[in-house]
Amino acid sequence: MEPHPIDPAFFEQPTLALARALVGTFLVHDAAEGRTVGRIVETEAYLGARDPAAHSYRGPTERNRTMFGPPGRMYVYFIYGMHHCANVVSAPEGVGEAVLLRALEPVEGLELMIARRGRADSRELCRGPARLVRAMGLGPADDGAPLSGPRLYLLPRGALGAWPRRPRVVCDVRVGITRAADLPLRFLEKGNPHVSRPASGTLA
DNA sequence: TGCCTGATTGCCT
DNA sequence: GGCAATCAGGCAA
Repeated sequence: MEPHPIDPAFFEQPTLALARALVGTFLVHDAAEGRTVGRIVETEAYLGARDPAAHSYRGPTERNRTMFGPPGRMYVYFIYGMHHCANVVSAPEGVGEAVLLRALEPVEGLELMIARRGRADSRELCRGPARLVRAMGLGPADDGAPLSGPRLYLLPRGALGAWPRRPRVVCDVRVGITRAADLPLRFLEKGNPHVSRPASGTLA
């Protein structure tokens, strides 16, 4: 039988709680070319006006307006002149907070992911925020898309039986930023080989 | 208007 | 481990 998508109220919890709760859930994308599913194993919280590293730190702009919209939507942005990264928007409308998806464990549609990425190593398929966007067939057109839609949605922890309903989630510093780089806002599944970088070990 | 930097990746040494 | 690719947003002039 078909697993049920996550309840939309899931996205209404505070950003830090959401960043942790997203680890172990499944991202599903039914594209024209086929279906891909990835289990979220690494996230980062971006705390808006409280967080100098967040795109929304200085208020709404054309680029970041999705971050200030209602929670549960996808915020996709363009970076380094060539890459796109995907976030789950959190916090009420008007508050610019979001959770960056940093790594997935490939679950379904591996062949399609390999074709999109041009690489066959399953460990590398979704290891990194820009890589997972490509593997899942996402892009700028998905900016603002609800994550409870018919073709793009999440399945809750435990929806697919092969993975634990209560994953061991640890906390660490964020990756690739220069401002507020010491804040423990990265969440990852302990010991999972698909994360972009293992935990430093000094935080729990 | 011009310069610099960035929530990255992949290729080269 | 180092660095180029490649461009839009942000800030200085």
